[in-house]
Amino acid sequence: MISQILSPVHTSSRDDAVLQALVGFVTDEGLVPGDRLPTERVLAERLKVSRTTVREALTRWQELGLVERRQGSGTYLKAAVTRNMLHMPLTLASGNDFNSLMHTLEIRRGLEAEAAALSAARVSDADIAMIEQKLIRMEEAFHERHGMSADEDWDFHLAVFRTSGNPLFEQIIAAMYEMFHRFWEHPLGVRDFGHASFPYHRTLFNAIAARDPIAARAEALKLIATVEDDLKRGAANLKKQTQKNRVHI
Amino acid sequence: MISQILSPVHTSSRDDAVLQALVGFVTDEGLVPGDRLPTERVLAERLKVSRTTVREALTRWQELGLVERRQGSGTYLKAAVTRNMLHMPLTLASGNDFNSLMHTLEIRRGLEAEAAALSAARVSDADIAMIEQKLIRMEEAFHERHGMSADEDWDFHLAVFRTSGNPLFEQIIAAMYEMFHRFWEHPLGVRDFGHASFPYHRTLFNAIAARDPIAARAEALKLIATVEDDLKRGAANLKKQTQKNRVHI
DNA sequence: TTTCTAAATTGGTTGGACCATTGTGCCAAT
DNA sequence: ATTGGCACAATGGTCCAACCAATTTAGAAA
Repeated sequence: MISQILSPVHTSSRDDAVLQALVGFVTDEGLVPGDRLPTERVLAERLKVSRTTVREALTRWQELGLVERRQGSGTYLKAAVTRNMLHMPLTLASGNDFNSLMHTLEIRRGLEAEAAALSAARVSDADIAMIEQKLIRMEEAFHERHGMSADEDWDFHLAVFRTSGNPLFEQIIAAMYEMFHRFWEHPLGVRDFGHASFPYHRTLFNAIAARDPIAARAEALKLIATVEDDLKRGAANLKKQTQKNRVHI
Repeated sequence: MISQILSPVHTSSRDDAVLQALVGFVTDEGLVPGDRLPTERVLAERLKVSRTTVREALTRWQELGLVERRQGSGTYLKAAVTRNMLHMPLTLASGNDFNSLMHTLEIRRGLEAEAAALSAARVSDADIAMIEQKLIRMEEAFHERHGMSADEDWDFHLAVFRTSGNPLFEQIIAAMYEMFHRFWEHPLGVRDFGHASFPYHRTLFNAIAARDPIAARAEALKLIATVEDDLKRGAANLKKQTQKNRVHI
């Protein structure tokens, strides 16, 4: 079961070395998410370090969501593990207040504009057809439901990111998007949130289809600006309500 | 020194409870980034848990970048800690090839431009003085060593990000920066990497000090452009060397 | 006052023990 | 033969008591 791959660690920062050895083990053994890792006690023995050190290393992986521990059962791989992984822990103060949501939008403004410009510079004809298909589905959903549909909207944006040729955009913006939407059924009480952004989806597509990076960046910025306006409107509403209810405090 | 705020934990998942108690301690005590936390041994005694459990909890905070441990010295707060923090650790697969480094620069281009613009719109007079101090130290290091000094350079950029009013910039760009520097002693064999970016640090500062967001964005873009040029130059060098050495393969 | 050195402090690691939860397989009852 | 329950083994979680290694501090020496 345990091959000879696990060799004693030697260098500094024991638990770093343990993680490095674990990466080697996981990749060489071809483990995939869901598979079980060796026991803590086994790892400790194989790596010639104490169980405490192994536990510290696994705790770090657990915090990064790479691994899940179940008492009495074992430790299970939760995500793909490769060498040269880059860890980027994002911490936001209290995800649902106005400032935090605004912060995610500021990140999106910088990244979506850049992604749109890169996409316009790099799309293939097939990419353009694919993006237009997503756009049409979004527009259909909009007219059926008389409002923005989060899923179709996200599919469209995702298509743009993926044609940017840089996978980092998708992963980072996806995290921002999730933070933003985790708390938005009706974020800050604003109904038909994102309604104003609708027309800019087509203008953005047109700029990309025309392979015009400058125009694409401009349209992406306009789109984000409408979302920011919605958010500010929501914050104003919230403030008004708070003032109205102040007597209860 | 240690007030009565730390009370014994009781409920399930000990280290979760420890972290919760620590949040209370940090907020009640008004600790800010840079401040030192109580000793592990003290925390263990106050919280009525073993030092092992305290260490496991601190390890998790460390992995999230909230805390930094220095052997022989202590554990220091590295970021603002509040109740209701939202953590979203991202792990990205990355390589040390030309494309991966270029990808990090594309992210930095979008974010550094945005951060510079926001900083120019929001800096206080004290912030400006602080940034200028970092700039001067960087320039001194440059002239002493006849080349860019990574640490002082990073300090300057960090100061800009922190005055943007959005902590996410620092968190994301720090990850990009780490990935970029993980492989760059002399990245791709290019000596005096970043040399060309030197003058744009002062022009960027001037734009921020003038509170001119548009100019700040432009200068930040110029700065990144020089780094991209260096990287492309390095890739060309590498290709040439590979061709020259092809006979050995 | 400055500089060097020894001791105290603090995080890092170890080994061993025990607890709590889960999984497994045997055995008995049906 | 099937099912249900139970005892036991395996595994992660916690604790303790040391000792190691890096750092800081305080005091001695110059």
